[in-house]
Amino acid sequence: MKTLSDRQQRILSFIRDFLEEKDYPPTIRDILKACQISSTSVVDYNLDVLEREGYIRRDAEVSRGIELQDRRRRRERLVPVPVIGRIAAGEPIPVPAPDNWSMLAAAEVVELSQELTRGQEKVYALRVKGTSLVDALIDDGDIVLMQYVTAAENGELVAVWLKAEGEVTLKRFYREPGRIRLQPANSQMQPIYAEPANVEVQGKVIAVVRQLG
Amino acid sequence: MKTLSDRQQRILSFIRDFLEEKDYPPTIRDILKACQISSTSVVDYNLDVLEREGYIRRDAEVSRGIELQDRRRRRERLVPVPVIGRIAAGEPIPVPAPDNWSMLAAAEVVELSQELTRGQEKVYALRVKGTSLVDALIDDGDIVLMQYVTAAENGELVAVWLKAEGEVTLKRFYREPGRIRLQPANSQMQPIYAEPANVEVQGKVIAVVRQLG
DNA sequence: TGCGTTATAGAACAGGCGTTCGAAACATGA
DNA sequence: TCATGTTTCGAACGCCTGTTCTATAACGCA
Repeated sequence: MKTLSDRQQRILSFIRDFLEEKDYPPTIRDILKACQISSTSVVDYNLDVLEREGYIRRDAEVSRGIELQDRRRRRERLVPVPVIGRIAAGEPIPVPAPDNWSMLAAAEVVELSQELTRGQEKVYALRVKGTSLVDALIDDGDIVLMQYVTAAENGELVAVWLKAEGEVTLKRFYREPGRIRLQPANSQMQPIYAEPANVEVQGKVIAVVRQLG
Repeated sequence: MKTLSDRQQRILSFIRDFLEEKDYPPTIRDILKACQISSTSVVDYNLDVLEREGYIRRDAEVSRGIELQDRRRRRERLVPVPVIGRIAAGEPIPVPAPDNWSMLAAAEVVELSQELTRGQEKVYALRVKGTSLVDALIDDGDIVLMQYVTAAENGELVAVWLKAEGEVTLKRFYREPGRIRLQPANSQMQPIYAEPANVEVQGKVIAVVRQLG
């Protein structure tokens, strides 16, 4: 990647500013005026250089057919995550049905990088209420990122739906002979034992986010 | 906000898909072909409706002058945060100089919503090494979001630079008569006492992010 | 039935816009 | 100094593109 000329850098940053303001790319003549160039062919020439050097991508014969490469890369790393409610001991989670996943209406949406969600699909978020998870280093008010799964490995922190009781809690999951042990992360609380038929896994915790004052 | 007609919804989602793929808006005739409309005036008509209803914004007499409103809102809520290194007891943090903030080259960048960073400027991130912060509910491997500040309130979790020792640690900050107490979050560790002249605050923790296996 | 509103359609206009070509200025290096 | 490649310039071509005008239904409402 060669070093850009002064004029090329000005063009590049103008395109960036233009996109920031308008959300669509400038025309060649927009660039011409902004960078005080006297001919469209000069702009065309320098845009070709910028494309050859990998800074932009051009679509031939298309008005405003300019795309910033780093902008595209950044956009592709982002995932919108719906925050769909709160969780606390004894309160049900309104877990979305897995079918209408894309169109769910969440009051809050957090955009996170794919590094955080590990590129997983079916990710949602819950706000934790109470200190029942302090031993899992999860505090009151934390946001837990959940992935929708229906099966869990031993020791994983999962949201489980207890059918008979009609409630959902966040516990560590252990499959034992003839029963399932749901271990609270808080050591002062007792484990819950449940029959396998009564337990429905609704998701596992894949990340924790906390904001401090 | 009235309910959109079938055709208007198709137009809206086509614009969205087009932007997703190309990163610049479609022309009226692009929409015409994609939505099987037989006249440009019909597209124009429906775009006007979409603008009146607040879904898009149009720039008059400008090719591809269409902007999705939610796209703009989303973009403005995002902030790129550089992950600039690791922190552990006895290791220095490479805190960036506050002057060349915008142009720093970080190995890793996390994009976060402004809700997370609280819209603050000068935010960076550190990866935590070791369990010295377990009592602050911060685990080994967690990412702490830091805001660059040079002064701290009592009790805040801050990164401090000990000039004489030439090292940086993450501790709770307490100003005491004639000295500063740096309290480890881990209760098994002893506090450090330092002279005020020897202490330089380099940032405070504003959020914690953890990924689980 | 008549009337205003909404939605669709076709066509044409005028300026927008990317492209191309010839020429010249400029820098680089043998 | 000459040759070569880079960069700039002005102008013109021709398709692209938003706009506008007129016409035609479809629909609700009185």
